[in-house]
Amino acid sequence: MPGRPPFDPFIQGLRSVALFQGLDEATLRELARSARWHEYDAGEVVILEGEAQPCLYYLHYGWLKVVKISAAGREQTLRFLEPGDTFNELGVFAGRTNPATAIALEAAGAWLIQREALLRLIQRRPDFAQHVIAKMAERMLHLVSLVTDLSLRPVTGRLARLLLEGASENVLYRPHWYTQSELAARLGTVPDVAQRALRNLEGEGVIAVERNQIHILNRPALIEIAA
Amino acid sequence: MPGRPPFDPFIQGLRSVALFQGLDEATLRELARSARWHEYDAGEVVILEGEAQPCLYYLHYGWLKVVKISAAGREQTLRFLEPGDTFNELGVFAGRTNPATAIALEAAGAWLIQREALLRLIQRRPDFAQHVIAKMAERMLHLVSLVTDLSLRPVTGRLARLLLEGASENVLYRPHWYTQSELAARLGTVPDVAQRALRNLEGEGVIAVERNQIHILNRPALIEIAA
DNA sequence: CGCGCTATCCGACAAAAGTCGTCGTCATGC
DNA sequence: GCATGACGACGACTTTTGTCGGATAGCGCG
Repeated sequence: MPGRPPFDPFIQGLRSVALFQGLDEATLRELARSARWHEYDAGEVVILEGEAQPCLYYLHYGWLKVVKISAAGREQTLRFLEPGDTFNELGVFAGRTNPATAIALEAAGAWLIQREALLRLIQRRPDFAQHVIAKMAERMLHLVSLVTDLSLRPVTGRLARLLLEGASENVLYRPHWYTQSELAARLGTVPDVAQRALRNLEGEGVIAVERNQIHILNRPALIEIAA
Repeated sequence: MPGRPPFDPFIQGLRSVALFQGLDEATLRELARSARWHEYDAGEVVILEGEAQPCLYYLHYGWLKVVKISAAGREQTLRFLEPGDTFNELGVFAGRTNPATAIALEAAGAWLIQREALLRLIQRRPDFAQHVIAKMAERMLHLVSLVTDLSLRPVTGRLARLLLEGASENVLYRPHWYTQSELAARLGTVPDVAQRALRNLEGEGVIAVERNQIHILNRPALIEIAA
């Protein structure tokens, strides 16, 4: 597991984040100075639902998932976080407790940027506020599409959409942690049903399921199913 | 159907909207001056999904629903809008096309506030930007809870939550337009199933269904079912 | 007052989603 | 190389959700 990375790459990283576009070097340095470094083991809880965390997380390495967990123990994944993503905007900019739990899917490291520095930025830089708003808008669009999926599409249709969205070059790579359970949680169902959906698509020759990847064989058919 | 209301009540109304709290009289007047008035019949489409509408809507009278419609014709209601609500924040502040369709449930009238005036406000007033962010945060929380409901709760559980949330004094009033179809669309299911859920709860003596209202008879039991 | 419309209601059926038990297999660590 | 534990596969079953046909009742409108 890597230790705390040096500052400069961190600042370079910040620059590439949509949220911080257009900010000058000095401002970025100031943000970076206020940040603390934290690492997590696979499976570790990063933020617990209901917690009031006053930091913006900038994920430096590793993957996380953001989930809701029901009393019965079922999980609904809201989104995955990859290196370079930020999260906990709600806690920082709106002063809300986090509505979901974030869990490390593998060993991960993140910078925690202090709330005060960011709020000052909103006060001083209207264009930064605009970026924050744009970011939240993006997140809302995603949530709306998730709602539509869950409500109006059968499991197989959701799977088809996930494949179309997640695949590059007609292949969806599945990292170590991307088990059928995780897939099911993303689709809003249970592992067994997710597997059935996979076999259905495979049986119709639309996809080919291998160990660590899923191939799209017939994209038009998949689009048809996703519609 | 009322005609265009005079300005002053409009400005008073704006003052009471969370979004515009703390703005001085002159600024509100400026906003109001840029606004156009529009009326809609029951059933009329106010905003169509995918449309790029550059106005913020301030609903003055009447109720609207915000819905997604599937290819198969099924509807999922994202939220209801009552007088005093604003909508299309996404179109105005993030420059996105609206992700859902808004339809008038009854005759309605709204002020359309020009985008430019609002964007200027964001540039000039950091605290206004904060309010916008807070508003969107609220919306996101609602969407997250909707996702959780759809994914992790059975229809009866969702109905129980809806009743608990919507009832005042243990009574949920149902206006003319609040048919079982609308209830079903809100719950993310079809009218028949919504009705079954109602009868289930009624059969267990938890609620009493009357013509225009639903009474909560046993709140603890309802909370139990909603859990 | 009667007509027709729409919402509601109901029972039976079909399909989708979820559950359970079991067994094979693969990666990992010892 | 072997034991172990987690993941994946599969079939049978239950529950929930969705569909269909048709009966009934309230409401607005002429």
